[in-house]
Amino acid sequence: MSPKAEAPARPRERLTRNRVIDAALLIMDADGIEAVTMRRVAREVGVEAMSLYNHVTDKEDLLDGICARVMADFRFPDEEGDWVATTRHGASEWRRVLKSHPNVLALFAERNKPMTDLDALMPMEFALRTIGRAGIGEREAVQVFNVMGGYIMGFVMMESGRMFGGGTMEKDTPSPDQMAHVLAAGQLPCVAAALPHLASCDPDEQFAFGLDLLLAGLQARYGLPA
Amino acid sequence: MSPKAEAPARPRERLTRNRVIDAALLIMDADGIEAVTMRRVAREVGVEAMSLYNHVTDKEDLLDGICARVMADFRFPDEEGDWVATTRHGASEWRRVLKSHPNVLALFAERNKPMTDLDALMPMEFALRTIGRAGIGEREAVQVFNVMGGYIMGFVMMESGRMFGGGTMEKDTPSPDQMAHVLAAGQLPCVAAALPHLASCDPDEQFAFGLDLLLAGLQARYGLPA
DNA sequence: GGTGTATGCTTACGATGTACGTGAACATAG
DNA sequence: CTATGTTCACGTACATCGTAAGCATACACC
Repeated sequence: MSPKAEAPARPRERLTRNRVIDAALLIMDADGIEAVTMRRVAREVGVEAMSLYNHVTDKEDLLDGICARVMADFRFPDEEGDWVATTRHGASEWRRVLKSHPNVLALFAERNKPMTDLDALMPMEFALRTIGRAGIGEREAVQVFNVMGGYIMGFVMMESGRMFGGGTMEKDTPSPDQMAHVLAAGQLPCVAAALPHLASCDPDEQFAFGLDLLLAGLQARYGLPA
Repeated sequence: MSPKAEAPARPRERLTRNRVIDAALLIMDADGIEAVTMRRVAREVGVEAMSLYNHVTDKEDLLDGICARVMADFRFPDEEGDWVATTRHGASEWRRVLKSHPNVLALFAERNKPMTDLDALMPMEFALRTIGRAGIGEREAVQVFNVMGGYIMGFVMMESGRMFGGGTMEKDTPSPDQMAHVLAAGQLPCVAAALPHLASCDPDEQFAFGLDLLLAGLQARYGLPA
């Protein structure tokens, strides 16, 4: 029974950068971005805080790892059909990835450096390739990429952040603080009229609506798909 | 010379919620979001940290105040012309506001509650009113609002955050770390081809490009302006 | 004058990121 | 086999963060 006699083989399995980042992502999804603490992550992987620094240089590095990790979740649609269909699938997939880790958008927003990880850039490669299949030149392809990417990220930000009411307007929270008071003052009639629709509109439908607007515009400008 | 004998009248002018928030916004614009510290804000307004709590309940409240303050910077365009022109001006103005405080987007992203301040909601009121002028019904107006708002916020996020390279590709930083290495590996040919355009494209032009796509789609769907 | 209400200051506490030093497990050379 | 160098986890320590609590000061109104 002496703990030294029989070597416990590998009492705890070796820590890994991936294990650290996975734990951090799990914490962020569950308890928000401010819950991602070196001590908390360490506890989650069964280790002391300082041990994490053997696998990440910084907390900054850890957060970068989370970003790359999320981008790696992107599942590439097949590229069989026309570019419009592929674009639609790619856009939906990007939205799915962002929505499945709702707090990662804040990370993206506060991180002012571009991604360098291969996994993180492959969705961009996919997008540019698909846009190129529409017969759009390299320079315009960049424009289209920024426009579509911006639309997707912004839309998810609005739908998950609920900056302008709507998400929090469940019936158990009929008047979030001063909002109702401001509305009752008679100003903001359009906002007041829009509130019930904010709560009831189907996000999927809205997303497709705007996406179709952009795609229709592109098709009109660059010709119909083959 | 006794400091008590001659009352210095008003040696420091009274602190105000607005003064606190203004200072915080200034710090955030200058040194980033993580530099906004209670102690730092206090020092900037010439006061000790705890004195701020007479004017804001939390740091949370302070950040909310920054958000509202930024929204209040919105300068409403005149609503003389047709709704398309008004929409274009409103969108550009919103982008201007967001770009003039580049770090506020991260604040918006990590704040999961809707705005309740009257000043913060007036741009939304303006947008909904303008959309309504196009003859779009209340329900669809909400969709259009979300689509346009998402596009604007997402576009600014991509152009100021530079998530996908481009901004940081100035000539003094030709290869940000591993990026060049990854590209040289031969994968990501489309990204490699796009990089020079990322750096050279005019953001204003790109923004108008996507905005026109959306507006053209709306006009096609809802009829031409009066 | 006295008195109450704002408002600012000081001290203090727990949590955070991380610099630094120690020690155990393992690989390889002699 | 021992000796030695590398890797990795641990523990301690410190500056800085948000903020709770108590005290001090100044002004409004009687």
